[in-house]
Amino acid sequence: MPQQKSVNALLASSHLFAPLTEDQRAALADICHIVPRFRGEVIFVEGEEAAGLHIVVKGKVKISRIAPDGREAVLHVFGAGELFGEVAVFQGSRFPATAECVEAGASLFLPRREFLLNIERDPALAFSLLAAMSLRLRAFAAKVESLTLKGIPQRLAAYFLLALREREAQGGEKRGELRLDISKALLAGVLGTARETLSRCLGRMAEQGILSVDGRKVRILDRGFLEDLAKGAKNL
Amino acid sequence: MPQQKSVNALLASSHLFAPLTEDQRAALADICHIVPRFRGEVIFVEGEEAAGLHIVVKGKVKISRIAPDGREAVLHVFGAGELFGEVAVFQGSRFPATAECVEAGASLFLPRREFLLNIERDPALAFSLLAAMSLRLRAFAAKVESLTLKGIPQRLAAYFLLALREREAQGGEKRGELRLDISKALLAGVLGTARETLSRCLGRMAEQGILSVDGRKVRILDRGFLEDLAKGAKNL
DNA sequence: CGAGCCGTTGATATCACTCAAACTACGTGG
DNA sequence: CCACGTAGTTTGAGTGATATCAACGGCTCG
Repeated sequence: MPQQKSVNALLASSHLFAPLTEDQRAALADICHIVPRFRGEVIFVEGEEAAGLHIVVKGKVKISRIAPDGREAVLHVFGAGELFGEVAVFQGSRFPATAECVEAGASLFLPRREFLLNIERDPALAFSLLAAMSLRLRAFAAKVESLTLKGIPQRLAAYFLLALREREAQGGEKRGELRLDISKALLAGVLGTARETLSRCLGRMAEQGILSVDGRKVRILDRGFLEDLAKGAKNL
Repeated sequence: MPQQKSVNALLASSHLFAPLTEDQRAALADICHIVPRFRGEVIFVEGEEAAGLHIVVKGKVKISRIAPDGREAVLHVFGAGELFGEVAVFQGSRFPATAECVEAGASLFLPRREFLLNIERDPALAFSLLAAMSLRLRAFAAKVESLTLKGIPQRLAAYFLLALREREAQGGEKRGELRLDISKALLAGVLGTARETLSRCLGRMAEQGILSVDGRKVRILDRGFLEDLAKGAKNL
């Protein structure tokens, strides 16, 4: 299998499997396939029987729940290195949500049975998964909190601040400059609101000199204000 | 240790540890303490360093996040057999939320280090935990969905239907009759709304003959209507 | 008996959703 | 080169659900 070597490298680059030994990763690489994904592709739908779990290699995947009337609640947007569809592997066997590719790329697929065998053999893998799911639970807790007691401007401010901190940690972009990695429509979904509301909110922020927007480029002009907003100390 | 035998029995009654062997449970029982809890007691607060995890033995525990202005978002309410505070054991070491006893009882405490050793030794325990956390993630997904795209009456209807199904599964109460196991104030918190709104919503439902309320006793008169409501097919 | 928690009801204001429409940028194919 | 469709975005206007403030009565527990 000529591609297995690169799969092994992909696994190593995901912090999920970084703590494993070379041999352990090789064992995983043996059981997984790489699948190209195009934009708009539905990877699985809520209620479907789960054959295994997935890891994003490149591109972005949206996880959401869709109501009978068509409106959707975005649960996550995952990028390279993140796993999804794992819940059904450990509990219930059916996916609790729908996964759709929103930016073309590729993903790895790990079949359920073989993956479970690997966990059984290897406590380090189990710990990695427990940590990954704990992180997911933290993210959900934050999301429920913000949906329950924060308004849209506050959620948006929190989103920008988080994005800024991430960029700074990776020494990325210029100071105060920020490139959105998802469309505004999707961002609205992530914040749990409608496109129109997000648009208006950005408009008001620009009006007040907190930031300026040009397409996907956002320049933060008054970070302190954003921080006060996120805390609830100020309002628009 | 005279109480260890009963601790072992408690562990066995929690479905988390039911799949373990007697010996495996005995190993856990050796490392854990039982702690009485009184109503209103704060078990841990958000941001606190986590020394281990907890399991409800009796009573109820509310897990919530509290904003600087004092308003709170209820994440869960746990009853006997459920574990909490586990996230910090596997990731980050600090609690992501606050735990408060809302109904007097008792809980088990398992110290972090010893618990991790048990997982390492024992794949079945790891699987139990992965399943438990998967279940938690499912619950969160449902919560985010309902907060994002459902109104209060719909959330309330969904809550009643879920409670009814649980009671029926355990062959409990009379047909259509339901005893709330938490106060209405707390229920409002669980639904992500204010006490007043819940009160009004119940009032309207009673007005329309969907149900009748007497203290904590709720009699469901028109289950079909509730189901339509939860689906979004009808409205109040 | 007083304090605190719980529950209800009323009045008010506002935030955000919905519907509707137009505008940009982009590529395609005629 | 231009008409066309599509995706993304913005703006406007109206509306409704829900939070908030305020006041009250009942209950339990110390």
